[in-house]
Amino acid sequence: MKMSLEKQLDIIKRGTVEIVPMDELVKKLEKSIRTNKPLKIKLGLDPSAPDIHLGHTVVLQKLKQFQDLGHDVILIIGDFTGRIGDPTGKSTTRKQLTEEEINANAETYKKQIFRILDPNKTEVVYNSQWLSNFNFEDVIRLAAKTTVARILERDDFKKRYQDNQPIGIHEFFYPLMQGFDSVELRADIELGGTDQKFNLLMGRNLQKEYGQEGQVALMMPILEGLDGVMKMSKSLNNYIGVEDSPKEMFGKIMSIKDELIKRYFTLVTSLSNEEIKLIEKKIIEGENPRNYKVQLAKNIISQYHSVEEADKAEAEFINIFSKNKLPEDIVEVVLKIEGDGSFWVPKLLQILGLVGSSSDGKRMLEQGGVKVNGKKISEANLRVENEMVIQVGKRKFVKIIIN
RNA sequence: GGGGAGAUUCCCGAGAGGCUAAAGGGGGCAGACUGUAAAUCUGUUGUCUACGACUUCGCAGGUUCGAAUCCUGCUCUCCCCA
Repeated sequence: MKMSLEKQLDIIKRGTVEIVPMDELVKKLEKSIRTNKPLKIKLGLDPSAPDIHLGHTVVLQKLKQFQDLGHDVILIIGDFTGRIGDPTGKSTTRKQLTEEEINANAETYKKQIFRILDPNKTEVVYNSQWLSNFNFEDVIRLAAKTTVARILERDDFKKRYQDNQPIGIHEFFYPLMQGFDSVELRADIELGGTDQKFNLLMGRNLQKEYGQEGQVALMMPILEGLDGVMKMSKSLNNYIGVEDSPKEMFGKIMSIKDELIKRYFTLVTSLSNEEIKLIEKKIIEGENPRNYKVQLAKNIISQYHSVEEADKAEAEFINIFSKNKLPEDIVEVVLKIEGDGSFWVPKLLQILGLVGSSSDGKRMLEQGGVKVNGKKISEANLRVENEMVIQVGKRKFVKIIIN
């Protein structure tokens, strides 16, 4: 099932930001076809983020395409690097993880990744397998392969250096370690986000230093999170996790900015370029972008859950937000009653977990954000009844069950 | 080793003895509106047994009727020189 060079290139190029160097990719593919040997495609994973979100899937989808083309996919769990702290994309030093944390995260990772990749065609390795055997001399020799000036070319380091932010020496080793992974695996291609460019090229350089053919660096765009500005990440809480419930996914996708619709279709769905262009055209012509967000949401939910779940999530969303009805599965909280069952509302909201503090509850009440059985209330005291539904804002509900 | 600068609320960043729970922005939350949890506008954004009280400006002490603001020591960060 070897595809022609042109077809392979077509698939590989889709959605990428940059492939360096392009001509070497072509050569590698030609050779692969000629010798009938698959290419080794490498992706490094940072085990500090325990949950995969749509941002990660951009690269994973690409990996899947390589897999479908018959190439060998190797995932490297950066368990060793994770203990050092990856400075990528952050302007502060990341904390170092313990071995237990890393192992637990890695397991979660694998489980989630195989929602996209074929587990039978994926090799998973840990970079501690070779990096932990390094002695100090090895480290020095590796470090001697680059210079401080080169390392400081990296945007993130450059910026931190200019802003008088601390940079630990150990952080300099991150690109070196990641690069050495490529040497160890003799990778042909390494994938990564555009923020990984420096690291990917470091791998290429190191491979050459060690007398190997340099890998090709393939960069995918970084997906913006729900706010449309910052990159999607768990720590910024602007992410859509692949393990989010259908309901959550639907809501979150409906809340992305209109301008992001095209980008999401391109990067996290498998719609063809033509279909996406059509959507873009329709929106410009005045069709309600909302409709396409619905389509996007259903597409994504179908991918990670099922078509039925997607329909259900849509129906529920319409019920709650368009028709102001209550969701089907409201959390029930059992409440003990003393006296006549009268509560000071701010405190009640806090007990029910609807707000973080009673002060917060007081604010909600004052701002008209509290509803009881669908009706807005403003009184500070409330006598609770069995099966009473308390709502704060548009999406937080609790049903009270009296014990 | 020497010399400078700095640490403020979720984040950035003002404040330089009482008017400071601390400007402004970001983010968050709520309300209005709508096409949706978009955009826009408005409000709000330490806690509590709540018109009052308590805790918060790196940490620990001190001066003062009164300290984020002044003093002492400590921790951490950055820059320059060696």
